Amino acid sequence: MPKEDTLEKEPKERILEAGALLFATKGYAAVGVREIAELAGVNVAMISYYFSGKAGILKEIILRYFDEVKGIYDKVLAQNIEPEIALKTIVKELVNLMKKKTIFCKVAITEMPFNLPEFMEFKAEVARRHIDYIKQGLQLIKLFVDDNRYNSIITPAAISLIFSHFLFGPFIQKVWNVELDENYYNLYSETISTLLLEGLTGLIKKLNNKGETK
Amino acid sequence: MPKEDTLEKEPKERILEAGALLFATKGYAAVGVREIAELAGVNVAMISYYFSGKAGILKEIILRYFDEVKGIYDKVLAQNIEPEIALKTIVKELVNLMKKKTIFCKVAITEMPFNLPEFMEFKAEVARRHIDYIKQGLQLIKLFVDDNRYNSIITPAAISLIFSHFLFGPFIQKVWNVELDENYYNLYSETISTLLLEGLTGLIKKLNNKGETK
DNA sequence: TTATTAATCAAACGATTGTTTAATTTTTGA
DNA sequence: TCAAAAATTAAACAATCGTTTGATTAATAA
Repeated sequence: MPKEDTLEKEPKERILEAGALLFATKGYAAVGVREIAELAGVNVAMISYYFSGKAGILKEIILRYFDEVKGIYDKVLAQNIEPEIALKTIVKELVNLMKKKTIFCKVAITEMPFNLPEFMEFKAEVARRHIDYIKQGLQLIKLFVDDNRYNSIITPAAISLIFSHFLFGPFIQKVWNVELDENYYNLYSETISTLLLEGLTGLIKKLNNKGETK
Repeated sequence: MPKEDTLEKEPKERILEAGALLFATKGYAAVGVREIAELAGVNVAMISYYFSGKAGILKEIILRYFDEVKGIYDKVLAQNIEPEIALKTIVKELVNLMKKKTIFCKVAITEMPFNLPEFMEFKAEVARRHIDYIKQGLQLIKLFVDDNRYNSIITPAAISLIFSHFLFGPFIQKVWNVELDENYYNLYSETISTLLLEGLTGLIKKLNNKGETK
């Protein structure tokens, strides 16, 4: 019987999913390897066997997430479409990604135990990559402000804006009691796109006016 | 000799500050009580003595932060000033608060170990309070969209936007190499205000147009 | 079929977790 | 000055931490 026929996924994948779920809800440091193993239905030793330790699970999650993000940027920016539509498309694709793999994305974005020395350079590399995508994107869609200080403000602002719904997590449901169906996420990506687009164009207009009157 | 004369602060306050610093850099779950005690220069038992446990430190931090935020909202909204200026003022005051008490704010905003049962209701209460302020604020400054679904998108978006700089933490310095002086934070609150204001007015305008043409 | 490799397991490793205890010192107020 | 209260301490608590070991089972290939 080939493994593809079994309903259950491979142990390695089950560990990864269990880890993601637990990291997302309790935070990386608060989760024990035994808890992960139990949820994944495997022996504790399997974690070290497949991921060479607890930290390996998180690394894998982050790497996979950034691969997906890179795919989105590459795809949209290769089309060379109108700035506004490109931005909207990127936001929509990112939201789709998060909707489809909420837990993985949440962990990859929020869980970064930078205190662990081994994670320091790993995180720096991965963060720079992500930010480079954003920079490329904003440049291509002509919403790029060529100023290091502004970029250090705008880029985190844009990321936070796009991911705000997922940063708040289960709160959203609990506080506003909205139904998180497909319509909702369409409305979400529409609204966030508008906020970001109007905000950025407004900011750039203001900066240009300032430059003229000076 | 009265205690006010001693240069060192009270042990309780030292514990609180050490806890905040460590929570901010390593995350709540990753910090041990012995590490906090050592940094604070007190015995481990003092933590349970003053805060009845590690969680008590975090609770105190969060409570103090929300008191400050409440103070800002109450002060600004009582003035009954122009919507745009009110928004700008609130953003500026919030940024000032974060600049002045960066570590406390970061911990209060990001560290919420909701998995701990004892924190569940505490967090719910505190979150609702914060969101109520924002709602009041947006209503008063006429940038409020009276739709539950939109609110569940806009409110987290606004909060994420305002706090984006601190959500990214030490990254900002490392990636963009900017100097985080007073000028920088002025530029930050100016830029975030503009993004938020232009984004919200743009969104509302779009919503009104949609309503007309329908 | 058999030798080899991969996968899985229970058990134990030492280290560290948050909290409590009981004794001791310091401060306070009468 | 002296008893009561508050503050602080070292030590020990049981529980859990992530990882490793060595044996056992399953899969693979010759």
